[in-house]
Amino acid sequence: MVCLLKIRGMLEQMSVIERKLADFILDNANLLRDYSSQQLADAVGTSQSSVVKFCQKLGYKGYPDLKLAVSEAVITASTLNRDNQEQNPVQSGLVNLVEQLQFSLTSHLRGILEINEEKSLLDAASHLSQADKILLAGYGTSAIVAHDMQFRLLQLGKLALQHSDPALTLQLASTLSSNSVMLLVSESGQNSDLLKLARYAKNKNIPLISLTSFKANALSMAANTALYALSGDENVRVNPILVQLAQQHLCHILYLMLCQRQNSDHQLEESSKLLHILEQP
Amino acid sequence: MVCLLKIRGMLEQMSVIERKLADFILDNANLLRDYSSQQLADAVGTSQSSVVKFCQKLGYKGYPDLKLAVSEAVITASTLNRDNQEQNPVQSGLVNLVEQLQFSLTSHLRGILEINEEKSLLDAASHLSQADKILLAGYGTSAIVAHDMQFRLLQLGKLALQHSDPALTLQLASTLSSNSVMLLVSESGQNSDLLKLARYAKNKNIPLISLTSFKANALSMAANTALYALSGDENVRVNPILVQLAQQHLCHILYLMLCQRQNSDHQLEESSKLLHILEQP
DNA sequence: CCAGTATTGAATAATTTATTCCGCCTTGGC
DNA sequence: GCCAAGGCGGAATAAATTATTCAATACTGG
Repeated sequence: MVCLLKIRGMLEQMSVIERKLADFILDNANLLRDYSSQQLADAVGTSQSSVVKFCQKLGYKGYPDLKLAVSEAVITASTLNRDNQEQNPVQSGLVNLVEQLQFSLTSHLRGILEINEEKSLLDAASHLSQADKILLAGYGTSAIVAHDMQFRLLQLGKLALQHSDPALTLQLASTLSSNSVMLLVSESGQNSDLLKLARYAKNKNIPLISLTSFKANALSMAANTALYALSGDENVRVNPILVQLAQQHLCHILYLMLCQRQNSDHQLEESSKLLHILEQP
Repeated sequence: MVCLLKIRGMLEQMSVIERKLADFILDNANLLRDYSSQQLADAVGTSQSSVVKFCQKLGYKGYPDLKLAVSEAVITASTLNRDNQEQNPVQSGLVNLVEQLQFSLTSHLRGILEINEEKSLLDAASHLSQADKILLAGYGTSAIVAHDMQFRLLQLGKLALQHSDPALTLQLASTLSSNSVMLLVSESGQNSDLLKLARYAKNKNIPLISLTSFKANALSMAANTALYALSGDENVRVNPILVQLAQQHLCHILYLMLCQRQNSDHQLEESSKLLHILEQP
């Protein structure tokens, strides 16, 4: 950063060739990465030795030294810009797609702590950690989330139930007691099967945690602890993905909170040993 | 940023000397600036040529290339840290946990485009888009990824098969032709059930796409198109989560690429209408 | 106009990086 | 257990990049 300013500052007191070099470097700072001193000389129309002398005159040890300084400047500048400017309009299709997706995702994830009170997360974690059984449910995209969370909970040694069949899930629910917990995941918060489960939970006094999009919905109203993931990307294809990932991310946060509570490194080691065995041919 | 993650992710499969080099670089990333390949070799106690070979093995053109990448990593990291630390000096455990997780995740996701050549992604997308059937498989954490991707592909109207039972999956595989595609997901790339599937695919000439961690592994060797997700967070509890999310993210990118190809907004609308129906009580 | 100085580039030296080649070790097959 | 194949590491060497020297030229102030 300082480097480019320094060059700019000395522009006036430079000779013709030096100035050409300086201009070229300022204009193509981001490309300098790929130039050797000779190439730079050719590009500007001067000799390689002049390039080196130019560098030394500016106070650098030699050409690589200047090059590195310029690269650093470019990178800090672009890092800062990336955060500040939010978006870069023109890029190759694929890169663009990926950047866009990552940007949206990052904002969605950042939002998690804003729309969920810390207390809700702590509540949810303590419910889960005290539960003798945990019933997970979610259909459609949310099934992935429920499934994922089931896996994590099982890893922690928690008894976690989940099934993709709503009828069977109700059967499973009938085995719960008030020491158990239900964790219901739904984008809309209106899925009828989940609402049935919620009613059942209320009747049997089973603590209910909901994980839905951040908007008023029946499921979160019925829940003892309501957790939310941001929704609302305008793109119909992207939005479901973001919501799902945000939900998963929230689950992962809960999982890590549980890890901190029960110091379960032992179990994890065990389970990774198991995985190792599975990978033997 | 990604550069150091990449190195960390490959630590396991390195030889003694390579590992010494990697450790030294990771420990002294900020000092590498001032090392020539020879000096680095001396510092680690190896030969200059080994240093160069190490760089090339990691995918860099040569030593200066690696050096620059490391410098970039150091600078972006320090710039980001500066920003983060300015914003949040001391925090509660929870906020800290979340920030940490998001930061790691972001780096992992950013890395996707760096460790996967654009060509691989395009290849994978065109394989998937041309396939008459797609068999997905993954066990353990990767099952979630496979399951997720199945859901997306079905939404696009692609015939996507997946089952959690390895034996049944083999049965499913027997229904594939050379117009089909297999997409196998595995963190390690060594799962024996998946390798069986891979062998089968090879015999029947079925195109094979692998999605594994970024390190040499049997599965990606066997694949026609090898896709990678970064691995290598030091925390044993966090790493599996990051790998899984990176894998899912990569799948989502593929999904969006497919969306762009077949302009399938129509189908998506249909399917969201369906979802709406499901949510009527 | 001239002496003195600064600037430039060709040639060359020095340094750094990349490649080649060879010996060593491991691995897998017989 | 032995041999071939292949990967790994290092010494030597080749190639490249960078730095210096030196001579020619241009410019400046007197």
